[in-house]
Amino acid sequence: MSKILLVEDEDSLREIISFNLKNEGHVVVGTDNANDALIIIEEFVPDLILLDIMLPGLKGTQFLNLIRSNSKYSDMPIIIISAKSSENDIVNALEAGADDYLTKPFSIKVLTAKVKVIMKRSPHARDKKVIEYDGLVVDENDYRVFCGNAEVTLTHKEFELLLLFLKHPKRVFTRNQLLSTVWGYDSDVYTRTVDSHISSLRKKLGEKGNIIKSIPKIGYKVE
Amino acid sequence: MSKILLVEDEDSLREIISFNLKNEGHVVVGTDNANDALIIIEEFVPDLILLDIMLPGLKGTQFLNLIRSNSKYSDMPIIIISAKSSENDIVNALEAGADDYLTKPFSIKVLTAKVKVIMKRSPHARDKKVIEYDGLVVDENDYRVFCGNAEVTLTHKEFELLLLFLKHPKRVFTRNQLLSTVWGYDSDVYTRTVDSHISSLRKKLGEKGNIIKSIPKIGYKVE
DNA sequence: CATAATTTTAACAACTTTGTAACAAATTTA
DNA sequence: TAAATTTGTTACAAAGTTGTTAAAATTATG
Repeated sequence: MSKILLVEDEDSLREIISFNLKNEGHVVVGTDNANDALIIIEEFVPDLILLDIMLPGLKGTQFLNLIRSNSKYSDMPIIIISAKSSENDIVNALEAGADDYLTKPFSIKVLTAKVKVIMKRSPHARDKKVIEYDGLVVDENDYRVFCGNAEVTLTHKEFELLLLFLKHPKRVFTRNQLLSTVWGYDSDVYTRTVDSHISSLRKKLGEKGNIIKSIPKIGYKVE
Repeated sequence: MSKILLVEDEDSLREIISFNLKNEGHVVVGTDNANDALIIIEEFVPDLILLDIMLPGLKGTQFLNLIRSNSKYSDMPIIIISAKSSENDIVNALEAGADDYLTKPFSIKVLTAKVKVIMKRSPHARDKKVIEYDGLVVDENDYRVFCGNAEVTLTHKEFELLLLFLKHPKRVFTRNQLLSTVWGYDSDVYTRTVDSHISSLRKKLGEKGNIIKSIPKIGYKVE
């Protein structure tokens, strides 16, 4: 399970790849241009980039060079996907720092197998605990939360609450269940403290805040 | 420059590949069968294996499995070369532990480029003892640290801490993880000692000091 | 073995998070 | 519809965490 950034301008292909990688258990963020990709990298910090080399605007090769020349990202694995299949194109991409090169049309199964191989070798590969739900990404390793592409800073209690909800989407928790799980079974905290934290959590999540539903007389759930 | 074992039964192809890889500065040992390959591995200990999957006698797939199941060689990079180009063949080889798959006839230039890519990622290649992150250079060989162009003098504990952080950028360490890694698993030092060292480390790193982030209630990370 | 350097602890300051309470808004109940 | 109850929100004091410094303890070094 890895965080993958997919840069592909063809909408339908992006959807197909994204769908299949998500099926494999990866968290995928897609974009149709390299400029946005640069911004997303900063925030989302993917484990692997899938890059269409022929993009409108900032070209894939330029993007590749930018990434490789930035020491922060210099060893982020990159797989090129491209319609160009000449020896020169492949060799150039590999020499520019790509890790692999797939020519369109390619088999999705081969792609997912290659993603696995690369992740196995990557230093980023250590076991990830990343949960994704409706555009919300909670990275349990780094204690980071992403809402869309933007990172959201949560306090510890807010983080624990959100994590619990996203680990059990749709499940209804009573305030006391939340208290005993997040605060500890012997906490002697006023039940309405939960409401207060839910409120600030909703606020920080912005629009996405309303996936936290209150169940009158019972408690809360995320849906 | 790497040590490469080439397992290919077709003499002329073996000669061509061998010639070209040697030209690139690699040391190449070739054989036409998998049984000999197993013996050569013990003696020669290659950095990379190029394996024709269709061999007389012991089959390439069996060979692949043998290598992968031997913990001593389990992460030795293997590139498959094969005349079979079906999706299934490729996926099976990759899932069996191959690092890449080239279908015959392939371009020698692409092969040499792929060899470079794989060697770059291999643990041998990564083994250089100089780590660089965001303008910070830590030279593990002579215990020196450079921040920008200026050398910074760190104490041993500070050095070990920084090294650990830079070896795992973005990873969050709890105070106890830091203690058990840097101080030793049986150290009985007060957890807040870590904070004290982090503080002086930050100070010595000047501006760059704030790449060390505190994760409230958890610990620290470098980002 | 004395001196210097490093490491640990402790104390306090600065800062952040948390819990509560009070009130507003919404919902339910009678 | 009015009263009662429940939930949402906010401000703020209390509690807790982290940052920093200096002195004490320990370890290395000439």
